[in-house]
Amino acid sequence: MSDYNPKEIEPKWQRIWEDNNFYQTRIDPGRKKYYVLEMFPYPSGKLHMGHMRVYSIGDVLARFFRMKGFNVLHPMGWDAFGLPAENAAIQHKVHPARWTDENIAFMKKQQDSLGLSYDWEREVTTCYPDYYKWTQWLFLKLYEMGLAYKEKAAVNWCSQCETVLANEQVIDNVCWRCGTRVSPQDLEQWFFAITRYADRLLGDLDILEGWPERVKIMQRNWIGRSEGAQVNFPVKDSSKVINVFTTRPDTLYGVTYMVLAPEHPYVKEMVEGTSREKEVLSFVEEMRRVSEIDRASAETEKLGIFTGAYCINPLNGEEIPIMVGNYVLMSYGTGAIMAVPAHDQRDFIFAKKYNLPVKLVIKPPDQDLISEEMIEAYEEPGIMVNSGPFDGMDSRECIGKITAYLEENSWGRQDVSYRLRDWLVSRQRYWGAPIPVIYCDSCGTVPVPYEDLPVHLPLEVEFESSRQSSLKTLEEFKRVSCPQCGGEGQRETDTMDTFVCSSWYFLRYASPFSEDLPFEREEVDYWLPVDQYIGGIEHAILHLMYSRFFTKVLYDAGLTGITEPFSRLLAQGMVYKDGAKMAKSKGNVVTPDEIVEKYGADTGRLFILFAAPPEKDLDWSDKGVEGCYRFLRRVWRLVNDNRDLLRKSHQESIKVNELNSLEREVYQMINSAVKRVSEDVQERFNFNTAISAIMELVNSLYHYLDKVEAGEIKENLFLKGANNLILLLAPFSPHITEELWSILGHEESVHLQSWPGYDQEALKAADVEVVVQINGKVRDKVVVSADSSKEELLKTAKSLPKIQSQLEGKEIVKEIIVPNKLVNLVVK
RNA sequence: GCGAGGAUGGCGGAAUUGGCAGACGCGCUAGACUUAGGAUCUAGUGCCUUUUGGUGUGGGGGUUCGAGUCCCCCUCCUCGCACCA
Repeated sequence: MSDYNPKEIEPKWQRIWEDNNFYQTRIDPGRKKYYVLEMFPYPSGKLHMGHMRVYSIGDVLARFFRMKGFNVLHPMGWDAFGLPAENAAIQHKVHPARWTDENIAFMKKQQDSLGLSYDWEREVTTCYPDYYKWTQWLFLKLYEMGLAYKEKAAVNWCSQCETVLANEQVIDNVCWRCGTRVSPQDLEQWFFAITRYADRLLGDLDILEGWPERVKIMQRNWIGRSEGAQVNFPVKDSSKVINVFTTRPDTLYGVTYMVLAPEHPYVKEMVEGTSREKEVLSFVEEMRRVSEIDRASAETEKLGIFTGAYCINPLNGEEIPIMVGNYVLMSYGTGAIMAVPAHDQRDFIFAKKYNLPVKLVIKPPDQDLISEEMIEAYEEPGIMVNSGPFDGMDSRECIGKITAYLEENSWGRQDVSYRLRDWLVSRQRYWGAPIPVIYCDSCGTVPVPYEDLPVHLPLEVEFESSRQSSLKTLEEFKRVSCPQCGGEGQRETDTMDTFVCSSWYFLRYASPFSEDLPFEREEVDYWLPVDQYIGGIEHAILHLMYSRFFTKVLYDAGLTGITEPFSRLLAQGMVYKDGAKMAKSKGNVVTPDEIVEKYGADTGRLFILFAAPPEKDLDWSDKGVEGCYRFLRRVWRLVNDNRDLLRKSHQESIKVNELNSLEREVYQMINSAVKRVSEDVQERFNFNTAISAIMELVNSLYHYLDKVEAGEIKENLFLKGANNLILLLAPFSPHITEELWSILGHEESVHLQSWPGYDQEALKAADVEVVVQINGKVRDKVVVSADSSKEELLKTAKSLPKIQSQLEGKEIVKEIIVPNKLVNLVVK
């Protein structure tokens, strides 16, 4: 008999699958569809274990649901624009396009060596004109809908990457990609108006039942919706009115000063020509040098300065000083706040520092507070004091009452504010999809007409001297005639954030050949939404929120009928080794290539799926891999060493009542394995326990062969066991199962077989072991026939010698009998 | 500080409805086969104890005939958020 040799059989079957277009997918309205998708990779060069893990999970689902009779869409592609390609160009003098293409070719080969069942016909590559044409088309669509706009704003600049970044792409004040600290710059940039979708992005999280709670919470936090009121404070001796947003209208009588953000336009106007002008403006300049994200940090010391101006509290007519402070941000709310030091800790700290008054307007229900003696703000609800007509009322009630009071007097109105900012999408980089816009001296900003797309990214560019985008200096790219007046125009030289490209690729997979539109409505209607999306938690906000936004925009544009792209989301855990994330610097890297080379893809996949549930972090263990290899060899021998026997037997129909107890045990195991694997894969995604059930089946079959007399083997039973074993293992380890299936004489691929069913009756054992407890402690066990009555059980239990001796001299006060499980006697 | 998740043998992890804690795998121990084995097979393996038995799911309390599972308090770990008015 030949040994298990994955190096030989794996490439063999991969070729056969490919030659026969095995995984090609077509719309079939007669069948239920299942769209399983793994986040497409950036073609960085080589696959790592994180990739192997996410693809293994996706491939199990794809293969499982295919066998279950679903029409499965399982595509793959490349998130191919991005900075690393450009950096490689500068460092190694290789064109980003070539670098990217070579990486794709290499990684695709690696993916194929893992036996992944992709429909490669649908492959998308975001840096190819036939894809980015449609990214540009979608940009124009957003522009047309008023959702894309250009604006000067203080934005995050990464000096290392030489480009601006969206807020989501700045983590703890540093660039998410290179770790450089970002700095603020006032630049004119393109934005997508994602804030207009804030409420829908927030509200629809509730219908995403298949999403992990933590991802939804992260998105909720990011959107940061707060309810409150806008209040107008007239400036004394001026026609100006300062508008503030507050979530605590109940504290309005406690306002003792106002704070404007340094960028607030009133600051300059109010101090102009006054004695305080110089001092205030130099303070403002100083504050603006610090990035907004730095300023927004709780650790930053609160700094401020008095403008010299006052405004009037509309509720009680009090005059209150107007300050400028670093802790107020222009981009949130109205860029101005009312300060209530008695009831807001930030205001309290600031007030103490600058000797501003503290005025108590809410007192705790059970004690009195004195403003002058407070050492921190009282932020809890309580009883209103010093608040005119509202005195004595519950502060919680007054939130609504005072808001209504404001509205009655036109002093303000109810309002909602978000933490979410618009998505900054322009990048000062070369390797991205050009923004399809032309600037014309007479017509202004003119979108490139749809029929002129794509705006080709020129490939003939230099990467020698600077890291600056080569588009900026490329005259033949920049110079263009205006599509409206025909006069001289200039192309936009910024490209789009790569997250724009990845915000709609899952739609293109459904309709990859569409030539008139980014995708055909009919095809998208059939395939979408994605039934199961799988990827890393690092995209909890970034990619996943952008994609949700795009999906809603496209719905509004009438291009799709779905409002959410991903019905279910699996955030897979990371791969660790020796307690640390795999990293070159730590020297603990194991690559998919090594594993395939040494053990084969089937072993690697099996280990990755067996070692931990998919959403948990996985500890790499070389010994564990060995164990899986050992298991597959065990499977191999089980089938191969008995191939003659198995091939001889042509039918597996089994008469259950003719089985002896040893055979019945095997039969029960065969059926329970099918049940457990089916449920673990389909309902719980617990591949680790599914695999352990398969291992138990193998152990049971070996046990049977060991116990049964030679020549007494019940052939149809053993055949059923072997067949089911191969079928159950097929989604996990597709090559070995294909080989064994063919060894058993089957002509059609194992991956085209139906998923096995099970005999519900067979799950019940003829005999069950019942535990006998006294006072909840196990004292004995007894085997009885299944479904024995309570009376019989009790009688049997009491008759056991061990139990009888324990019962001696005791009185039974209670008898608990759980059929097929236990008897518990409570004694005194 | 707020929010979410978690803590089970030497290790990775099971226990789906409150009903035998530790499935499955790794490791380890003993044995078989063998020139040899880091191949394979068999048996064992939570801890303490001499069998008997006792004890055991981060710690403390509670509910229950019965708790890893439910309730209360505490400790620690991981992740996310945190000057957002």
